[in-house]
Amino acid sequence: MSHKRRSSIAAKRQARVPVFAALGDETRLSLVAKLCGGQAHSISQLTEGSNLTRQAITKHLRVLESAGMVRCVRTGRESRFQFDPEPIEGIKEYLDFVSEQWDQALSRLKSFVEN
Amino acid sequence: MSHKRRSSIAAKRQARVPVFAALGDETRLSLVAKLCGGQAHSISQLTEGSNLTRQAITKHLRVLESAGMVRCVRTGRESRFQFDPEPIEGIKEYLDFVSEQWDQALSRLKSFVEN
DNA sequence: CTAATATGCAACTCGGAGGTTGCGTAAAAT
DNA sequence: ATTTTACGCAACCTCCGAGTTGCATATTAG
Repeated sequence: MSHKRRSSIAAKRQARVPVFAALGDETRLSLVAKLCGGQAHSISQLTEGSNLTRQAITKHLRVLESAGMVRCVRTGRESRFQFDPEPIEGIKEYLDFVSEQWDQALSRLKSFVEN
Repeated sequence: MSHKRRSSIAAKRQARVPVFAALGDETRLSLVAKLCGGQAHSISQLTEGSNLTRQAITKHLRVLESAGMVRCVRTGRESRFQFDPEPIEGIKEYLDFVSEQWDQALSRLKSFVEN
């Protein structure tokens, strides 16, 4: 049982890796910052202001899409990307787990010193 | 003022990038999982169980150290690494900002639909 | 003192990430 | 109908990240 829970946590951890990796890039992080405002944007709109090529932005968007953080809907001649909050909620959950582990460790240390 | 706040957010975002990048790797994520338990570990201890070389683990630890997520204290012939929660708190703050933006967008959409 | 342990440093390989350019195509504008 | 706009696809380049190996050094054990 304990073993089963351990591997489940490991599996969850593995699932978080692409999300963290997707956020580990300045360009993609700013794309997320724009898209989380709620409005969907086309590739051209997202390229505007960035000193990168449209193709570069497209690749970054595909990375975000693979991580599930963004969805693409093609309408007419333009494909608009919209934010999806689920993966970020997932990694927040994981980070809370890490923080909790750390806090419990501090508590154990404190009670050890006091006794 | 609004411009000042914008650039401040951009600066904060840039500071978070190395932390996200550090977490965007399965090996490093499992190292964090071990170290956040509170106990400091030597490089050999952290290598044990991993099918990687000690040097590989060392490099990963240096990446985590550069991101400020871990600190190295050399004692005798071994260098022990201990967890530092500050950067993770930082990115949690950033992710909360993103979620808040998204929630506000949903609220605006909802009130728009209702009226 | 000698052997074993724990680590650091440097060179090297290899694959993939980030980025560009060129070209082809569908859709919208004029 | 023609031009412009918004894309997608593919080839290519460059550089860095991940990992290994080999060797040198300091510390601890016997």
